[in-house]
Amino acid sequence: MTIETANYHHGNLRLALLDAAIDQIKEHGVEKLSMRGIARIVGVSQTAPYRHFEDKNHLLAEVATQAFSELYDISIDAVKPNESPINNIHATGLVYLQYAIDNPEKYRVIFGSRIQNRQSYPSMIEAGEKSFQILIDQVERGIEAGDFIPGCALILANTLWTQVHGAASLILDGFYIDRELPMPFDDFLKAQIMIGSRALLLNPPPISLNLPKK
Amino acid sequence: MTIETANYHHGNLRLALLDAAIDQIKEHGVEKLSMRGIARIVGVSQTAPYRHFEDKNHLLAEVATQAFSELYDISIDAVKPNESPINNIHATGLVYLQYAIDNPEKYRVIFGSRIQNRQSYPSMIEAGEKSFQILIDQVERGIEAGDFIPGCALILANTLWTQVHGAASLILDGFYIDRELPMPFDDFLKAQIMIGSRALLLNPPPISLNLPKK
DNA sequence: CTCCAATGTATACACCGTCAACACCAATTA
DNA sequence: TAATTGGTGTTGACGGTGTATACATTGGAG
Repeated sequence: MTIETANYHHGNLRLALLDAAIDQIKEHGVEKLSMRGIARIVGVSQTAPYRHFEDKNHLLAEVATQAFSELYDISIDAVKPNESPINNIHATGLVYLQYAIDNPEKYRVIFGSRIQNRQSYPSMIEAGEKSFQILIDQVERGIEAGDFIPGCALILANTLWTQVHGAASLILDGFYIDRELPMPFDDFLKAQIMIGSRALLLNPPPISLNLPKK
Repeated sequence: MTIETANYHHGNLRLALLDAAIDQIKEHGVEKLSMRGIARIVGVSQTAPYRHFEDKNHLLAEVATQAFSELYDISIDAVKPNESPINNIHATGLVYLQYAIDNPEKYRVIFGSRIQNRQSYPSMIEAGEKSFQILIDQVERGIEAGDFIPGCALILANTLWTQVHGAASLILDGFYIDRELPMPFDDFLKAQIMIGSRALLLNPPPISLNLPKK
């Protein structure tokens, strides 16, 4: 975002700290991230980070903003203008889940309760809204085409979001680690998205889950 | 669970600590819970809690187990044997969301990433599975009655769980605080549950969301 | 060239989780 | 009954944390 070129004493300590923070989060999780730790890694004094981030919360908000924007990038890539809304919704759902699975710790920064006072980071909120808007757009297309329940795209888009976010959370929190699934994990993800998105359809096609004994 | 009557030096310090912990969590959130803090409240030395809980994680797991069991109690109360599966599902969904809204910090203990190594607390896992089983039972009834998609109750029940858990998470994390909703919040919750559960129905009734201008 | 504001440092405070060594005491055993 | 034992609580310590405050440095604007 704000790319400030080589600076005073260190040469963009701000960016270096952010990178170190993301590194630590990826490697050891948000819980283990410490201001002193990233200062140590970058090789500055323990209070130097406070010249660039008001406090730990502000730093995390910045990380979250960045992650939101990654989520936006992969979501927008999954949407094809000539594809049907429901197919686009399936595709975004899948890449969204895959992002969460591939970047569990970043996803936790975004949605976990580590960050307090969300509403005081408008650029973070905005980055999130941008992703949500992708869903709304596709839902509106589906409504206009007469495929989806008419009336309120925001409510429907929200249903989709809660589904996919709920799935991501439960996966990351390990709720499927020991549970026996009746199909390979990837198929399970697809099935969840297929079934969940049926909720929007005015006349969903009859489907059945007759599973081969794994 | 293990009610050990008046004891040695303190007289059931274990329970007192657990109560203090839940109190603190309710009041100030999981993030602010500290072992030393609850020891101070109960009036014992800072290391006394370690005679009863191996570490903070074990204490939190115990709190989570308790919360899971509360969640079970209210869910089972919402299910009426003579009611249709879909209505029972609506009812459990609503009380589940209400529990999360009324006990945000406890809900966060259950599902947040504060607790590590979930799989090493089998009684906690079991308490969670018990609640999930309520959903599975209702879904099975719906499948048998020919109302729901046939094939695999576990997958369908899971869809419901992710929906309702996703909604709870987003609500607790404040994602609806500033967003303009097209209806009162309670109606919004009901609508989410109504729409989401349509996903299970073989032939969902046509509905429309023609909203009065709030 | 001087000075200022931005940047980095040293020090300190008040917390935290948890370990090790010790003190107490109710209940079992000799 | 007396000795012992194991569960319980305390003291003190170690190494960690976030962050406030006061000070030092320095690059670039005047």
